[in-house]
Amino acid sequence: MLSKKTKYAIKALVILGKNMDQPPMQISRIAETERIPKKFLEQILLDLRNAGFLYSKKGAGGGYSLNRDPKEIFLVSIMRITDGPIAMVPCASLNFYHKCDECHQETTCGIRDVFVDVRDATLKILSETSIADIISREQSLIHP
Amino acid sequence: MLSKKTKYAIKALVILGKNMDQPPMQISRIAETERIPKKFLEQILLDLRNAGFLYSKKGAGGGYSLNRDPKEIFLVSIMRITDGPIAMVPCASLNFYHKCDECHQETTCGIRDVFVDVRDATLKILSETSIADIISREQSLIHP
DNA sequence: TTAATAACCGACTAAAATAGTTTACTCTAT
DNA sequence: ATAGAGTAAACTATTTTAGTCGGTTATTAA
Repeated sequence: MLSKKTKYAIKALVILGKNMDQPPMQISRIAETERIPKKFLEQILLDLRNAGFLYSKKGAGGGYSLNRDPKEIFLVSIMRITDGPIAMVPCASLNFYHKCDECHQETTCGIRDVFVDVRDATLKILSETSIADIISREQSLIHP
Repeated sequence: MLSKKTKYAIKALVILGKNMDQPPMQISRIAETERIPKKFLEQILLDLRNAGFLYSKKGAGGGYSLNRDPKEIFLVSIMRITDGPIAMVPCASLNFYHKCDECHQETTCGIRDVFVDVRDATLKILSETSIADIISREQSLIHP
């Protein structure tokens, strides 16, 4: 399951993606708009900022804005920051690999073999879908 | 992430799939072979039995065996018993649908839209892969 | 230069999910 | 009868998730 953290992250990035040419937006405003607990959102935005996705400015008139083109922010990158691995088993993870506790013979494990395929299928979609795509999908759903 | 429960379930079914023409195998034997805590495995096998995948027999000489062809037991069915939904968001689940807490406009949600695609890609693999496939994949990995 | 605004940061807490364990019971073969 | 083996519910411990709390630092405007 996708964590709330990840959902909140995507929602915040979508809002900021729609705010590209305006002055930075405050955490409190994003939190109100999407009904996200403010202090929790602070943590999340900070993680995204430290990962280089967001620009932030302190003080009056400060806030957050995207640090790059929404077309270049892909779901896979966000999820790796907020949830960690994409694969459903650690031994099939590209960026967060580690051995499964239970596993004795990793190289000949049929479960791993299948879940490498699942990972690849998931990864294909998540690494092709950007914040800009989410925004345009929502437009298409509103005006079919 | 795949739960240990699901991994144990698959491993147990694989063992029983290799034991098709022999007398039923005891929980304790499966537990020892795969180093699964016995009492935990009991719960899991019971769930699989109640779902119709296993035949069980009590008393001396009793144990478990598969109730159907390993070619007809698919990962998707096992996972739905042990872990529940396949989709990463409840609103995209076919068998365990419910609304996301956070979501206000489900029909126009871009996140849902993407994760329906992810679900379909995952589902395709998991509903095509059987216990027999896992066994033959392991054979191929051992003898390339 | 002080007050207000808003992000930054670390530590703490509550609730839920996961991974078991305990205890007792039921059925079956010998 | 009794020993072997599955059935069942309830309980417990650990880990993860989803927050909260209290304060600090940087920036702007009065």
